[in-house]
Amino acid sequence: MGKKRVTLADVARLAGLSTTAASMILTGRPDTRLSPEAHKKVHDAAASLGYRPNVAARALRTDKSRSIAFISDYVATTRFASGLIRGALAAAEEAKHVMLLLETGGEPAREIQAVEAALDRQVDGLIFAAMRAREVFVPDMAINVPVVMLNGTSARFSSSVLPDEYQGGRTAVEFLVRAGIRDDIVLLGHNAQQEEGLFRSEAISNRLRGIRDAMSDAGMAFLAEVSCWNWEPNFGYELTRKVLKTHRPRALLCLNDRLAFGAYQALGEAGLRIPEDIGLVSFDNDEIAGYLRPGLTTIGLPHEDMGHRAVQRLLEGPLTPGADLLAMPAIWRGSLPEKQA
Amino acid sequence: MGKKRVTLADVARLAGLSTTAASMILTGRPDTRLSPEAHKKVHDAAASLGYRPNVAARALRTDKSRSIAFISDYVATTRFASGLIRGALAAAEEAKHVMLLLETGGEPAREIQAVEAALDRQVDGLIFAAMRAREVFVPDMAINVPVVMLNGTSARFSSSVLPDEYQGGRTAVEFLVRAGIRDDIVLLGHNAQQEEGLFRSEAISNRLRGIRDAMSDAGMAFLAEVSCWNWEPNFGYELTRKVLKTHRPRALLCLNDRLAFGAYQALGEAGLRIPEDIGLVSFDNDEIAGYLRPGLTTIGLPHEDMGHRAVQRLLEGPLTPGADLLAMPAIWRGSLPEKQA
DNA sequence: CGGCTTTGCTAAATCCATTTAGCACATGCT
DNA sequence: AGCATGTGCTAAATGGATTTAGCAAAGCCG
Repeated sequence: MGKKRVTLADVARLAGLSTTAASMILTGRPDTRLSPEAHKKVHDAAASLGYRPNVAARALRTDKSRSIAFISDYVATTRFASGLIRGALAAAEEAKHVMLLLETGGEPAREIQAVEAALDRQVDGLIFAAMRAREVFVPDMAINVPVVMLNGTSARFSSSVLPDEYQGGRTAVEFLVRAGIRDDIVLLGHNAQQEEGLFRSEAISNRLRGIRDAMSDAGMAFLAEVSCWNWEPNFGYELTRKVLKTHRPRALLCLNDRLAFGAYQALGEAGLRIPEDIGLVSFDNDEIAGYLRPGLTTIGLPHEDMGHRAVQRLLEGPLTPGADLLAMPAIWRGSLPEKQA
Repeated sequence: MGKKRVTLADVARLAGLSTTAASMILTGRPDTRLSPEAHKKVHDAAASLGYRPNVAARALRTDKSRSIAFISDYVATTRFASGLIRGALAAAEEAKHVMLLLETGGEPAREIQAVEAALDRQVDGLIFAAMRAREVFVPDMAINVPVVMLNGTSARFSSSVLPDEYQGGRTAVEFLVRAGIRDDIVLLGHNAQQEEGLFRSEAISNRLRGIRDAMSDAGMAFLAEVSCWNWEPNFGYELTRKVLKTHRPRALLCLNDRLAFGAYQALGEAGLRIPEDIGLVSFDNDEIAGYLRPGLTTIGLPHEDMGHRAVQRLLEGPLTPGADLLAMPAIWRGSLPEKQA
């Protein structure tokens, strides 16, 4: 089976024309003066031979490879990562591009390697995605292709795609109001006293700003705010137990679903019913949110949209600067009461 | 900033040698007769110019692009997918390759497109990964690069990497024995009567074979077997409630963690304590398994190992046929009692 | 010293598609 | 008829590496 690939020269030969003609016709040049018969002959020849252009050869000449690189600090962690990747992949496919995936672990050395590997392959653009960090992590190299930041920002590259955390924060509060809960709400995961000090990230600070603005707009205030440094279920569990010792909240506003999951466990042990005795709203729309009983009402992250949008921006004409804020989908499930006061 | 890329010719010029010499030296040819001084001059020149070879040009000549394609039916679904991807990515990076990621949704048309897109870019190998299906889904095209099947099998390409489900099944039973539970075990998720009819997949049938073999080896038998067509938490919940109406099991052997999660919810409502009143073992080591209280003892899938191994096989010398069965990691958490009889 | 080998290096071909420059012929105009 | 213009197409250069074939000088031998 030593049959080589079909080249443009083969097509041209079969069509009885030059490779120039074949190339112009197949790439669909507009201004060409080649006859309709020539077009037909070339297309027929290409079809009958099953011709596929060699992308490497084309890239060599045109400096366009119809491929982009998705450079991420982490790939495996959450559904968030795969959502971004999937959205990006879909947009790339729509634009007939392929996507290189590269993971850096947030390590500068690997970041540099990743960028070099991508640039060596003549990619047409770079997506820098952040799962954990938010700021400054683009290696300081000569990058002469468009770059879009995804779920992160950079001083050097201002084009970015981010979730609209501020609006998301507001929505969470609006959900509480819609459920008729205006008092005795505990904020789980953050503490105003510490807000100045350890900042989680700009994203979370926007989320909190949205929450606080919506609260004060509605004339509401938290019953309490409790904080922990790690937003995992067992922290949510412990925090909730601690809260229940001194307070009797009507609702918990959790800063992510894993905290809320821990809260469910503690509330279940305490014999409190959701949502009759206590309501919950949360953020992220993790997989578990749908698994809980009752389902967890949560403000999700628009993973796929974000990935999709980032690639779209990268590939659609000239790159516009500035951030693109994508709406966070609000998912109403059973953890907030339907109406009532 | 119109500075072009540094080419090999630039390096050769600076070194005062021919591109031939520069190429041979930089690619580290063994049999060359070039002098040590020439080596030094070329390396110095390359370093000082920051030379990076143009992969497209090299690929054109050598038909090797130092890149592989990871073609998957689904990317976003589970942690399983991202684990495979991550492992593959790591192995690719170790071998100084980059990885194209392509998603097909299991649709033949997209599969063909994906393979073509990959082949057009001169990839050095293909990974076909399956998240849902197990069999036959490789488009029938002329593929003249190595192919490794990941988490799936194909009649055309026998090289595959799979979890050792049989041994995993045995381990689950051994865990029950180790916990001192030999009787009153309910199998959740499958039913012997239906085994012939609706087959989940070869993977699951192997898992079940391992379970049944280990049971009969130990002279044990199930108290009951209950089945459902969808392994999601709410089915585990309903199934468990139904079981509890008629049986009082000492342990639940769940065929995946999401079923087990639903079982936790039903057991909690029934006031049964885990593991004192009832123990659980399960499969997959989903994210939730670690979040549950107590933690869920489960036989995990070796995601990252599998991805890693697949790429290793793809890139290490000639491709050997046959399946590579990878051990499923057994994770002992609190859902089985520590000893006791 | 002439012929053979070895050493150290290079010219040129090659991979495949794109693109520039331009040829040969036909047509139109005066 | 003579010249400009238009039409339909192609030869050759180009991009950046690898690789084949082989040249010139030096060393060795008898």
